[in-house]
Amino acid sequence: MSTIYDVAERAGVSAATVSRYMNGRSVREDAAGRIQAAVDELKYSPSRTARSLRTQSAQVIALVIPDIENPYFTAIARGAEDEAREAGYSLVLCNTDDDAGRESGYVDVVVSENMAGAIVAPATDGAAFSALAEQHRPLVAVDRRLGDDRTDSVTLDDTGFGERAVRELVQRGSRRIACITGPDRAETARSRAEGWRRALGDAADPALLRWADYRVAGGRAAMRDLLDGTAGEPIDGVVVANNLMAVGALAELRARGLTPGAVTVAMIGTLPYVEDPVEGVVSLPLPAREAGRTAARLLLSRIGGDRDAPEHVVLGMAGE
Amino acid sequence: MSTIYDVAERAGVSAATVSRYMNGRSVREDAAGRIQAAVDELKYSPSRTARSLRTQSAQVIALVIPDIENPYFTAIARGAEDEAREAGYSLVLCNTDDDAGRESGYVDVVVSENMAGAIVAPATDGAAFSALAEQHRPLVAVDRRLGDDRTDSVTLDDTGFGERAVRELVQRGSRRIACITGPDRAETARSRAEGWRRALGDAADPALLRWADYRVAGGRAAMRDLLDGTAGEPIDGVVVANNLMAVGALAELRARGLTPGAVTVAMIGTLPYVEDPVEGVVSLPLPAREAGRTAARLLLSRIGGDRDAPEHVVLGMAGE
DNA sequence: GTGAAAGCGCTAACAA
DNA sequence: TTGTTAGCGCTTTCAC
Repeated sequence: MSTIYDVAERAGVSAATVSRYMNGRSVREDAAGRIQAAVDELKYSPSRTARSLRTQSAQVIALVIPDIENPYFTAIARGAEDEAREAGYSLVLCNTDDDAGRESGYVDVVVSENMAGAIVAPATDGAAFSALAEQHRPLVAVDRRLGDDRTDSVTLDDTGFGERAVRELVQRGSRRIACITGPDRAETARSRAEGWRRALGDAADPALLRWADYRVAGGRAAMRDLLDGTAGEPIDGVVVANNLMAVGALAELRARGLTPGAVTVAMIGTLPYVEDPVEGVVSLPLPAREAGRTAARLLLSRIGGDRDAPEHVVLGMAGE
Repeated sequence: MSTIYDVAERAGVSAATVSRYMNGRSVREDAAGRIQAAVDELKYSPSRTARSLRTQSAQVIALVIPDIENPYFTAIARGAEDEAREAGYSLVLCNTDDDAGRESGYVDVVVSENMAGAIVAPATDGAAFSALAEQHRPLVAVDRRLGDDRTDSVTLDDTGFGERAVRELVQRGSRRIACITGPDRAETARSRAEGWRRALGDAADPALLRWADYRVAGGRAAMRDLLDGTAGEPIDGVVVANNLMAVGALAELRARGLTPGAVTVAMIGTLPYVEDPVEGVVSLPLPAREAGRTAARLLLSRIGGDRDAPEHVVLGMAGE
């Protein structure tokens, strides 16, 4: 690998001038030409490592998410990577499995790699990330907000999605509508359930609400429980708060041989890789890739020095 | 942030001794105690950036894949991340969309970030990666081999999976068995089709082979074509070479209202998030996470200085 | 607009 | 085993 000194020597200027040229500051025209020629001949590519050591900031951002195998987070990753790459940044993948210990492990890495910032979907309270705030390292929360309101966030209109799901069911003739949501420690789960409650008003029967775990098996168990009549009068519609639980809930319905639509399912999110409409299922697609993109854009603007007040972006349904 | 000098001063030793201690080399016991105390008090965490500049190698590896939104690659990513993290390495996500330009862009980043190595699923010929080999930077191919046989690789027994798929169909009574495989520029697609051909022997009718694109829409179009009788006598079984095309193929079967099993589908891979068996569908799960783990392990051993002959690991069905 | 020189935080060679 | 010293490749004052 050639260094900045090799280029400088070849172009007959000092390393400082090459550095200025590479960073887009003005340089005499003839010198610029010679430098560019030297860069081409030597295939010079500046050492990002040396630059980070000097500037105390790498062109790298961390993406800290609970589970890369969940297509919702994958879509966020995709959006964030697109935006980062376009800005010349790399994205480091940090999978936490909702484990607080892993979260703080990654925080250490962010600091010691001099990463420019992080996009995080905090596991529960996200306490680990306060360390980043202390270091004045830009941080954007995605999907869930941090307790701290001074951290920028990009979330979805969870309550709105919950309400919308109920309206779709009502429109399709459902009368007794249940709700399967995520763990109550997750803000998104609480808000989606709140949307269900709000849209139904007095008709919202607390006996029809199930707190599950955002996973396939949990969704299935909750559906089983609802169908087993522990909820009084049989249900004919259910709001399911995420994609994985919907897969589980539908599996349970199928396993019981219920005709599609006997219990209509309104799910927040989409069935992975199912592109055609499925009978008896209403999907409310989430703008996950857009959320990833937005979070990255916001983070990059903070990295660029934007000192405006904290922003809390809330994304609603696509196309609205 | 505190530096190695802060720790050294506090512990009453030189920076070199702290460095040695941090890297697990032997240090006098009393000094070790004082250093550890200083580390704790100052919350010292060594600068990975400075270390990489000095050693010319960062504890970072790149994962270059075509599409993070494909659950097959996601599972590879998951396996690789697990292994990397356990070894103290971070994983940078590089999404290429099968674009050679992006591939070489990432190669530049790998070099200029001083990354320790890369795991790549090359788009087509993977020519971009020869630059890494020249730099003596460890490289492991996953899913598909590089043209160059001197690059370590972790692939699947694609031919075996193709043969196995046919055997499963025959066992279930299929007689006229078609095959929908990926693009012919992909080695995996060719090998899986070869497995189909080999298992059927003389019964393999070339008119029943479709080269598609490994995507949902392509799988659906191929299935439509096969059903529309362009293939002579009607088929009653089909080998589908990956998960996404199987989703498309099944959608087409459903759309036509064919009873499940009229055409039995043997797919290589699994339907995303479908855990129960689906009537008329046989799945051959791929050890994708295992492939990611193995690739990372192999890469890390090369990074660690292993100079043995190139390894070409081929993974078969899980549990065999 | 340009060059000399210092320094980011670490590790490795060397001498003690 | 330990400390001294030099240097990884870059950016950034500060003089000119």
